[in-house]
Amino acid sequence: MAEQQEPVIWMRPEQAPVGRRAERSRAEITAAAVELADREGLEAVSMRRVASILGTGAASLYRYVATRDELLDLMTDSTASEYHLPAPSGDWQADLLTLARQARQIMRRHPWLPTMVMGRPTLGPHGIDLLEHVLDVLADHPADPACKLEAFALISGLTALFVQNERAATDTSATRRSAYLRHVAAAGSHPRITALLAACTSDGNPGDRFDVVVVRALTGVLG
Amino acid sequence: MAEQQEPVIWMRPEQAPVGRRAERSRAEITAAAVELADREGLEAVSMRRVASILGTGAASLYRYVATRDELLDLMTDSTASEYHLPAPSGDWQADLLTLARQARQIMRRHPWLPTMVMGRPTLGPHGIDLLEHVLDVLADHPADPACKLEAFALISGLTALFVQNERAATDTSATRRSAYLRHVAAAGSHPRITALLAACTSDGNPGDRFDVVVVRALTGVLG
DNA sequence: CCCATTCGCATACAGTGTTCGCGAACCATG
DNA sequence: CATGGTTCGCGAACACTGTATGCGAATGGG
Repeated sequence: MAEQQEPVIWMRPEQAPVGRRAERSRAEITAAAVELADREGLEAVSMRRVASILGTGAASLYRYVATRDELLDLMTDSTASEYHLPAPSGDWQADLLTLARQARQIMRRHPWLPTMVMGRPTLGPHGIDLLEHVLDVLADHPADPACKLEAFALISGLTALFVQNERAATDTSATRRSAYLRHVAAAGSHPRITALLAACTSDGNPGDRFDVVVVRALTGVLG
Repeated sequence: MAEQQEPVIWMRPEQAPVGRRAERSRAEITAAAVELADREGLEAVSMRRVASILGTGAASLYRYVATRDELLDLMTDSTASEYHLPAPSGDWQADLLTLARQARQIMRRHPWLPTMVMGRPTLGPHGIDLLEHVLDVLADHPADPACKLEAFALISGLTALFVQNERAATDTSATRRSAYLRHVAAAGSHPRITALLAACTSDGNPGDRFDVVVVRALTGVLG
């Protein structure tokens, strides 16, 4: 009778207590999907392709996952297990910066992660562990709980922004973008842009602003 | 013979100099797509639906746009025309904060914009005007040109993060999220989260941290 | 007037997420 | 050991999607 499936996948049991046993596990499916996304990008992760990698039929995946988006959630949360979470040192700024640096590394490993983190933020078991760690680091900090949550979201979000930005600069899209910028500069109606393009070609690139921006943004939310 | 279409839509002429005249304009198509996205979300913007709104066939849209993603680019850039760009006041922090506040308002008007800005940053004619204005505000600022570009990207990106966050808090997804959080808290293995949930229900929500975070992040990139 | 060129669009193709239904596998119970 | 109730695997189908192709209609310069 009463169906009422649990709305979040993490609250549903992975295996039913009775009936035929599942031949695969969520972790197995997630790993295949992550590997595929790492290799060919997020839009290559279709139910049929993931299924064929696992050697099963596409419809079988729906025994493990209610929808494709849930599979993506599994992928996102699985990357949160790649963090190394040392005990708090007492300097919360340093500890959170360490976390942000790790996030940057992880997102570089998984090019699809920034899109995921920004467009579909998810808290699974591993994300929960990460949140617990952040709260532990901020245990003695006298800020509203809501602000601490905001800080938690800001670390991954801001890092995702940075990684995406530095990837867009090395992309093939950068060529098109700069081509249009040069076109605009040549038109002459935007003097500041013209000047900026002239200055950019001569200068070397400046240092990495990641650490500074992250720390300052964090001190912004945490007061 | 030599085809070699311009890679960026903004560099292609909207109307061919010879031959039959187009019955619609890019602006007309863009407006229809934006209105549809405002009403039903980004994934409702399919070529067929936009075409049917305009009363044309789906394939006709490809005379105006090379691909769906280009249509999305048109939509994104069109929202950049909603900014009001007053002359620089001399206080660049105040001027950029004004811009960020406008971005926030615009992104609240168009719920699909944050996703777009973060996942597919685009610079069209209106975006160029915005960039020119930012560079004008920062004209006397002694920072690397690359840093100013980074600051420009940060304003929209960070604002998108904020808007998306505040929308996720009012969403139906918030119910599911907090349900899972309560589940974790009840399990007892994450004491910080348990404590945070207990504190959150009693407290009122704190003030809006948007202005502070934006300003501090900007001073982070601009030194 | 003619003709090169562009526009509108019906049709088709490959691919997508998801649902349905059925046979096979499993475990607890009789 | 047999019998149910339950779950699993999955072939087939449905409603979509973005996009390519080809052809008739419109257009304006020579």
